Amino acid sequence: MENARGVENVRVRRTRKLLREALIELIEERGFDRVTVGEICARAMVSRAAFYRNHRDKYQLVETIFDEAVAEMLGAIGEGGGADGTERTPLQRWIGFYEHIDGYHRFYGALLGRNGSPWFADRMRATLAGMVGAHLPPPRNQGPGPGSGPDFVPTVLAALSVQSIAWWLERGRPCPPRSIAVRSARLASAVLAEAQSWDAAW
Amino acid sequence: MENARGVENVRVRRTRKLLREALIELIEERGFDRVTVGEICARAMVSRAAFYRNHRDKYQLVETIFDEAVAEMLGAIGEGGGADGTERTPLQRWIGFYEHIDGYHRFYGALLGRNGSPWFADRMRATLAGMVGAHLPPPRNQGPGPGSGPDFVPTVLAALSVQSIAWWLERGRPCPPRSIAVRSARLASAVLAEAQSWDAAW
Amino acid sequence: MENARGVENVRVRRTRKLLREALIELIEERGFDRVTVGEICARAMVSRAAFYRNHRDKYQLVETIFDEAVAEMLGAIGEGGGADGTERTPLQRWIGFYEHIDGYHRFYGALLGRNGSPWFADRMRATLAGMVGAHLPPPRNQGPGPGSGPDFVPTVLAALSVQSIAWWLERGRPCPPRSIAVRSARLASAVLAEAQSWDAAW
Amino acid sequence: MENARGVENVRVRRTRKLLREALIELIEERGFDRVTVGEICARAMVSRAAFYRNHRDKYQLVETIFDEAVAEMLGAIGEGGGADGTERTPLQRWIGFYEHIDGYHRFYGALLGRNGSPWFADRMRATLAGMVGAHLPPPRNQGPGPGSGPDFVPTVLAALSVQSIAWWLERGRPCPPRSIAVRSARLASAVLAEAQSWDAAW
DNA sequence: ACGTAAGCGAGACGGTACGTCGCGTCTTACC
DNA sequence: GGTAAGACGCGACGTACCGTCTCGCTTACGT
Repeated sequence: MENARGVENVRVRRTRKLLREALIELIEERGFDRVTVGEICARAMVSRAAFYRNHRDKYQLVETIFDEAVAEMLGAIGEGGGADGTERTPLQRWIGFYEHIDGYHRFYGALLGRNGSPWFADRMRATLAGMVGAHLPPPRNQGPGPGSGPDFVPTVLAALSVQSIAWWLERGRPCPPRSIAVRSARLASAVLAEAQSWDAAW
Repeated sequence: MENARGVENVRVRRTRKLLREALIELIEERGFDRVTVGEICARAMVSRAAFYRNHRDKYQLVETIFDEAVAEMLGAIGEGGGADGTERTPLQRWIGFYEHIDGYHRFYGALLGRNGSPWFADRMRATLAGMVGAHLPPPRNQGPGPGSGPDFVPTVLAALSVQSIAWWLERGRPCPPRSIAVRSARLASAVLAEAQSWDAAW
Repeated sequence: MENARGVENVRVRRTRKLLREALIELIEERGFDRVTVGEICARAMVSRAAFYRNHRDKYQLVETIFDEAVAEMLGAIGEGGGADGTERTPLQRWIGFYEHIDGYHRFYGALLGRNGSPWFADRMRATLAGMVGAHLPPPRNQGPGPGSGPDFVPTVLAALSVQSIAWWLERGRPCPPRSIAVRSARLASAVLAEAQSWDAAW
Repeated sequence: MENARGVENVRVRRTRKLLREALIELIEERGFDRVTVGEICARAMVSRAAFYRNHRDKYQLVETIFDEAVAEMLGAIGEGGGADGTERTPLQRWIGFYEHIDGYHRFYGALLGRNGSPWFADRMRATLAGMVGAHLPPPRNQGPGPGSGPDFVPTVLAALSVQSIAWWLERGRPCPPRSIAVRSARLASAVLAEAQSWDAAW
């Protein structure tokens, strides 16, 4: 699969590329759940054996694509700061995030849209919750009490974000990414503010 | 299927009851996706043929249970007002809703929890969005403009609610339904207020 | 099923009659093997339960019809002699037999024809072999030797007869029963004569 | 299914062989009609899917075996003449035919015997009638008249032969194939002579 | 003539077998 | 020596009939 210099074989890369594209096309046409491995291979003009050589199953293929996309996005957003050394504001992050979605809109649209897979939405929610949680100040009331637990808010925020994205993509991106990013960020802020008022109160 | 008096046969009711219970048990144990029709029947001590006589497949069985539960809840919440004729406040509705979830916590927990089916969460989100949308004042900006469309907010609110419920059930209902209901209602209000400020501004 | 006088209920008789007719119609249309009990009942406008109250299965229904027809034929042919006390000649028997077939031609045609049931042909062959055997002089060589056994000739003759009948019915009875009867009788005689010449020789 | 050189895969051949043998064993034990595809596979230690990959159903499997056996026999009998260029006599053909039956006696015995399938007997009858008809001089009376039609005699002869074979196999081949072949040939000749005397007379 | 037991229609039930589909693995003939 | 073609084992699917079983209804019989 890799040669001595860590560079993957040309054919392997071609196979993977074909499979990815075939998968996305098919999801757009018939929905993730109704796509079979056989169909993907037929579309990609690749043998089934080749598919299984490269991926465990269609879920793992999707995850691979997703993970790489996320990694690329995190690099672009610049987790540790902007290129000029200044921290990015949360809103900048939101916008960067939606621009990433925009760039991969066929992929996300296929998987989150009407024909998408709730399973992937779940996966994405979990990823986002992790990212949101890492950027949140730890809630003050960690004790028992009536607190909602430390992960309630991130979880809910992730759901809110994913749903916003799904809504946006399902309607063919009716406004620029910047626009929907602002909207989402505001809703998220509202939720966050409300939640932090509890911490203060209790 | 029904008698002249509209009363279903005893055997039919027994079969359906056994199948429902078996399904819920199995989802709790192994997750919806990993449950097969054959297992449901074995657990319910009912033949596979009997299953297919009563339900198209396991999805339709779940939907049936869900639809009946929702109908029951709507009756209980009293869509049109309380028994004393007074309108119920939104908060009362939220609480009624969470009490319903509490009553069916095994069912919802099984389907929304870690072992649940994202497919069902999707279904539930759609149902909630419909209910939320019906109770929302129509947004003022129907024109083209940069508006988010009339269903953006209900969709997002539904996602927020479902995620709250999932979170609550997954952790074994760490607080009384009333408590989580209040919390969810506040988050929802915050979102709503923010969204309506857009209408005012734009 | 029967009352004190051994007379069956009117409804029972009606049910049976309807079922018989429905069965024959259906065999003609689609062949015995492809007819289901449910279809018979639908055609007869009789409930499945009623069918099973009267017959074990479709095979037993056919056998009943056949057995009654055979009994009637045997009575008509007059196994013990003609009405005038004189023995019937074998040829007269053959003719009587084919006239019986002619009378029930829809039934036999349906069951022996292209759409018929090989199973029934088998049954009929066995019945005929028994009848033929009873009228045959016992072969002389019963000892071991190279003899063909006492039932070889009856078996073969029965097969020959059944096939003649099947041929005749399948082509819509292209000649009067008397005519085909003579032909069959001659072939049978030829076979018989040849077989008896063995007995003489060995 | 086939290679470029028309050679089937080893596994395919193994699977088919196992299935054939399992089928014949099971027919001998329990009769064709009472054998299920599942049992055949269990006995052959082959998956049900593999069965259906190779054969439409159990009927088609039997037909395949039969057709190949017949083809082999026709090759062996030498339809066009003996190896030395001389025409084979009809009796030689009969003997060759019964020797073929003898060679496959397990197969034919299972399918024609008491536990056999009348359906197969029918199939065999049809095949034989075709072969007999091809070797028969066309009857002289083709006109309307009371003629029996050109296929009456072949049909009847085929029935006679099949029944002879069935009788012979059912009793465990009580005499050598040559012996029963002679007997059958004589009966057939008698029938043929009688039938041709009609042509002469009419 | 009329009450009643029987036969009836409707249809669910447990079962068995079917033929299909898709998975992920494994083999083989070719290039 | 690696790859595509494709068979294989496995397991679930949804369907079709089977023969059995309630369950009310209704109807012909026999007193």
